[in-house]
Amino acid sequence: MRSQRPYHHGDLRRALITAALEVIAAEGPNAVSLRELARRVGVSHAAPAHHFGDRAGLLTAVAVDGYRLLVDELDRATDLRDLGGRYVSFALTHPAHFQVMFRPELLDRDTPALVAARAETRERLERGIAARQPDDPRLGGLAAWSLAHGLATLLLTGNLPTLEGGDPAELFRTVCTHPLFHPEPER
Amino acid sequence: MRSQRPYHHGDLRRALITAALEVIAAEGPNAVSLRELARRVGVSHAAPAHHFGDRAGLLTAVAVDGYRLLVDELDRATDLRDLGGRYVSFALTHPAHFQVMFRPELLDRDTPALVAARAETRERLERGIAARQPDDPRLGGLAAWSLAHGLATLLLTGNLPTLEGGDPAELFRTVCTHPLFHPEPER
DNA sequence: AGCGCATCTTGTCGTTGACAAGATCTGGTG
DNA sequence: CACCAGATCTTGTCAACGACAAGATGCGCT
Repeated sequence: MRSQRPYHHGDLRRALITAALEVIAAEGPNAVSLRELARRVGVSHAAPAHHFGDRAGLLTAVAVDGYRLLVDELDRATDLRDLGGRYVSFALTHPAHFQVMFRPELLDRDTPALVAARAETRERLERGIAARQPDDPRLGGLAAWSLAHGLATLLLTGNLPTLEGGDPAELFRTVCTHPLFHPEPER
Repeated sequence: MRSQRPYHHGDLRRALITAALEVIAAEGPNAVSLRELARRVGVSHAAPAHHFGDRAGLLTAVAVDGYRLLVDELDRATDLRDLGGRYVSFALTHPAHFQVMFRPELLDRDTPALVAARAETRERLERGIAARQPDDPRLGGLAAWSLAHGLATLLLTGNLPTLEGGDPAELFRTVCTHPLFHPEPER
C-alpha cells in the first residue's frame, strides 16, 4: 500500500486513457481536458503532456485503443452480415472509442500507431467483403461499410429516437436485406 | 460608406454565421472561437453573446442554417435514389454545415428552431421513402438514410482515400444497387 | 423631444493548453 | 556499493478562451 501519493504513478498512461474514456462517454470528446484528467488521476496538471505530448496525442491513443478493440471484435465474425452487425454493435457498446476514432480533426492523423491500427481494421473489413464479392471487393466494401457506419452514427447521435432499444446487430441484419436496395424493386 | 466602424454592425448575426462557416471548413468546429469570430467581423469580443447566448447557440444557428439548405436540396429530388444522391452530395458541398448538424453535443438540442428544422428534414426523407415502400416506410427510411449518411460521413472523414474524386451522388447510386444487399446473393 | 430597448463595448474572472525549468525516482554500469 | 543517465512527475508561467456584469450608443416609436 502506497503511503500517500508516490512520485511515480505506475501506469499513468493507461489511467489517463481510462479517465478520458469516462469523460468522453459522459460529456463527449470536447469535454476532455488534460488538466481535469490529471486531477482525476491524482497527478499534476502537466504530467499528461509527458506521455501524450498534447491533447491530440491523448485522443489519438484513445483512437488506437478503439481500433484494436474493433479488430478483435471483427475477427470473431462468421460471415459478412455478422461482420456488419458486430461493427454496429461495437459502436454502441464502445461509444466513447467510436466517437474519437472517426473525428479526424481531434487526432494526430499521421501517428504510426494510428495509421497501422486503421489499416488493420480496413483489412478486416475488406477481407470480409472479398469472401463474397471476389470480383469487386472495393465497391462492395464501400457499400457494406457505409451502411453499417451510417446506421451506427445515426443511432449514436440520437437521430433515430423511435428505433432505439433493440439489438443493434440484429437491426443491421434486417436493414441489410431490405428490398429497397434491389435492382428491380417493383418486380 | 461608413466612416470607420459604426456602433451597430447592421447584420452581425449573419456575418458571424458566415465567419463561423469559414473557420469550420478550414479547421473544424472545435476551432470555432467566439472571440476570433468577433475579431474577424470587427466587433468586440462580447458582441456575439448578445445574438447567440453562447458558443452552443451560435453552432445551433449554423446547424439550423444547414438543415434549411438541405431541405431545399432534397425538395429538388425526382426519385428515391436521387434523394440519397442529393443527401450525399450536400454533405460534400457543405461540409461545414453537415459536420455541425450531426454533432449533437455542440448544440442546444432543444432549441425550437433546431427541432423544427430537423423535423422538416426528416419529413422530406420519409416522404421519399414512403413513395416506394408504402408498407414499411420507417425501416426503409432507416436503410436508405443509413447508407447515405454512412457514405457521406466516411467520405468527409477521409476514410476512403482511394475513392475520392468522383461524383458523390453517382457513387451513392452505384452503391445503392450493389448486389451485396440481395437476399439471395449467391443466386 | 424624448423614452425604451436592442445593440455593442469595456472590464473582469476562472479555466485551459502549452511550454520551460527543476525535482524525484529507477535501472543499469562501473 | 557508488553513481549516473534518462524517464517520470512537479511547479511556475503565459496567452487565449467562455462567460458574466455593467455601462455606452443609437435606432425606432410615441
